[in-house]
Amino acid sequence: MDATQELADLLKALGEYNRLSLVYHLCDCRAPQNAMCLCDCCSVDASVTSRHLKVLADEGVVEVAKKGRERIYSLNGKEIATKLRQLADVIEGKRTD
Amino acid sequence: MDATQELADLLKALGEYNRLSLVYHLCDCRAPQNAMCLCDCCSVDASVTSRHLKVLADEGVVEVAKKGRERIYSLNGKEIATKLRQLADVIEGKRTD
DNA sequence: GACATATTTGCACAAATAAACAATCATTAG
DNA sequence: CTAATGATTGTTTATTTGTGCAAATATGTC
Repeated sequence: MDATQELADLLKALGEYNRLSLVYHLCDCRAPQNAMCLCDCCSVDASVTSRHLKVLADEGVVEVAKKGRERIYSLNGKEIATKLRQLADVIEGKRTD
Repeated sequence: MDATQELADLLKALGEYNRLSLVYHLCDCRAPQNAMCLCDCCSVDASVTSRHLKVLADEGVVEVAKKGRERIYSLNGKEIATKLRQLADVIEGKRTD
């Protein structure tokens, strides 16, 4: 897939209130969290949170690990931060790519 | 409005293929462009480009200047880059805010 | 004024999206 | 095995979004 499309998809995944809240929550906790814990930070149904987490996982924003019946989500911080900084550099004219 | 919501809106504005292409195009040109020129980088109707540019303008990604019957769009590079880097820092755990 | 050019707006429509709720699957506890 | 818990999936509904085309607006040129 097109690199522009891939980046657009990542930004779109982050560009929704509840999903961005989930990301922030994972930042605050500074530790992986299970889905139900993350659920608390959004005032939506657990099923909705589950789907939002799936979107984030599909875009590589978070990673999932199975632990018994729980799913532990952790932030893919370094990778996402790098992509955001690359975009920032391009937008600011520091890069040509 | 909520700061999280504002950032989500910005990311959403950038998170669409044609809009991100417009931003890239403005980076490449390294100079303000009128709408018709920008139009060429997207294979969509001029009216569609016009609407996309409006979304970007509403989010402060681009600024508009009237010049005769043309509208000259310029990238708000520094400001957007800063916001992206701040998010990158939060995601990477370098900031608490 | 008449006409051309640049851009936006109104309208219609299909596709995507977010949400709730019920039902289901998976795993652990008793 | 049965019940309870964590999480996902199916379904439906309402809303938003991206798009094209025609019409309208704004400005410049002859």
